[in-house]
Amino acid sequence: MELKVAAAVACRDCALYQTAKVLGLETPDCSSLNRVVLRDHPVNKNEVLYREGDSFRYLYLVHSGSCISSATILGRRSQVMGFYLPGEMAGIESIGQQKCNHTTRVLEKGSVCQLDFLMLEETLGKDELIRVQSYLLGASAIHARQLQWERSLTSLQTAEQRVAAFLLNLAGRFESHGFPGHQFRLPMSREAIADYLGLAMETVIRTLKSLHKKGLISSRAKHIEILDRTALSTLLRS
Amino acid sequence: MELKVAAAVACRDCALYQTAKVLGLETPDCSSLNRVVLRDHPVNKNEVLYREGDSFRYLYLVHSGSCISSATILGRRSQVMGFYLPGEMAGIESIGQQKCNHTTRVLEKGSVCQLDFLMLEETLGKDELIRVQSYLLGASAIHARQLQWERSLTSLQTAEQRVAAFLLNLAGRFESHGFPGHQFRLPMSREAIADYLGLAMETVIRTLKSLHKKGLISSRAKHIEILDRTALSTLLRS
DNA sequence: CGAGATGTTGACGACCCTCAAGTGCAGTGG
DNA sequence: CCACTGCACTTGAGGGTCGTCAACATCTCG
Repeated sequence: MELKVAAAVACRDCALYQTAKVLGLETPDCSSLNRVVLRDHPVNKNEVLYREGDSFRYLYLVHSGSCISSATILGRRSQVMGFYLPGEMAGIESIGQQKCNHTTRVLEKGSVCQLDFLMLEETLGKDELIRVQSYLLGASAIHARQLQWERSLTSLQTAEQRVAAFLLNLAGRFESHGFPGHQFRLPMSREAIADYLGLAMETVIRTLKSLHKKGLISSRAKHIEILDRTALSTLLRS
Repeated sequence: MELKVAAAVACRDCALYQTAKVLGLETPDCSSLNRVVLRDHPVNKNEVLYREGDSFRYLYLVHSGSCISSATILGRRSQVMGFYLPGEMAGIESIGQQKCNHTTRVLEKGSVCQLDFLMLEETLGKDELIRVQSYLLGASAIHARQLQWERSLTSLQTAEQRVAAFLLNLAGRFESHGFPGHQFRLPMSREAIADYLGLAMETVIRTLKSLHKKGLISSRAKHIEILDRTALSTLLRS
C-alpha cells in the first residue's frame, strides 16, 4: 500500500560480506566466495530456512524481506524467539552446536545469501580458519547481546514498557543497517509481537493505540512512526 | 545451619579443566597450565570479580561457593542477570567484546580458578589457538542456551511457572556438575530470585510456600527439596 | 542482647489475560 | 462490480494474578 519499501541492504552493509572479508575471499572475481556462498537466493513467504533439529550447516544473511524464528523451550508450545531484519544473520544461534534449535521461516518474501559453514571449515587454511573463528566469536557475542536484551524484557513490568522497548530495539536495528529508525514497517503480525513479548495480542494492540494517543508514536496497521523517542526511552526507566 | 555443604567440584568436572585440556596444557607437571591459570584462589562474600565496564581479561571458574552477576540494561537500575554455581564459568558472557558488560560478585565465599584470557592468545601457537577458539565457540553456545532459556521466562505467565522453571533449572545445573539435583541449598536471597525472575520478592515467597503446600517441593529457608519433579515440569506446559 | 538485614504475612487495587463479538481488508469467483 | 470467505485486527466486559505498602517475624552477627 503505502511505502512498500523494497528494503534491501547494500552488500557492503551485509554481515556476510564482513565474513567474506575476514575470510580473505574478497578476490576481484569472487571465485573463492562463490564456492561457499549462494548469493541473493529468492525466498517466498512462509518458506522454511531451517527447522528445529536439522543438523546445522548454513548461515543465512537476510538481504531483503525478513524472517521469524521460533523454538519449543520449557516443553511448551513453539514460541517466537526473534526476528531477522535485512542485514542480519539467521542461523548464528546454532553455531557451536550439532543441530539447529530454532525453526526459521520467511515473514516477507525477499532474498537471502547463504553461507556453507561446514564447507568453510573443510576448505580453509589455518590462518583463514583463525580469522573465521575469531569473527564468529564476535558474531556470537553480538547475538548474545541481543539475547541479553530480550532476557531483560522479563523484568519490564507493564505492557507499555515492553512494547516501547520492542519498538526502540527495532528502530535501533533498522538504523544500524542503514534504514531510517524513526519510521518503518513492522514485518510481523500483532500476534507474533505478542508472542515474542510474552503478552496477549489484545494487549499489544491496546498498548500501541495508547502510545499513539499519547503522541509518542504513530501506529497505523503495519506502519510505525516514532514521534518522541526520548519519551519512549523514559518509559523504560521504571 | 543445616547441611552446610562445602559444595566444590572436582577439578576434572571443572570447565576450566576442559579448557586446559583442549589447550594441550595438560602436562604432567602443570607448568604450562600455571602460566595462564591462577588456581583455587579464595574469595570472600561480596568480593567483586569484575565490574561492568572493566576491560575484559579473565575467565573465572567457580570451584566452590557461588556468584551473582548483574547488569544495567534498558537504562534501568541494575538487574540480576544470573548466578554461577560451582563448576560454572563466569566471564564467558564478555567473550568477543572489549569490555565486561556484567558486574559479578561473590554470593557465598569459596574459591575460583582464574584464567588469563589475553595472555592465552599471545602465548599460543596456531594449532593451540584454533583449538581454544573452537572450544570457546562451544562455551559461548552453552552460555547462549542458558540465555535462551532465561529469555523464554518472559513468556511464562504465572509466578508459579517462573519459580518452578527456576528450581528445575537450578536442579539440572547442580546435577550436571555432579551434585544432587533433588535437594540443594539456594545460594541467593529471595530478593535476588525475585529480581532474576522479574517478580516481587513477596510473590516469590508466596509461590514457594504454595508449591510447598501442594507437596511439590519442600522449602525451608534456603534449603530446597524437590519432591515431585514431574509435577513441577507439568506446571510449565501452560 | 540488640540492631540491621532478611524473610513473612495480610489487605487492596491495578493491570492484563480470557472470552466473545465485531470490523476491516485481501483475494477469489461469479 | 459485487458478494463471499478467510484472516488479521479491534473493541468491550469481567475476573484473577501479582505488585505495592505496611506491619511483623526471624535470622545473623558483633
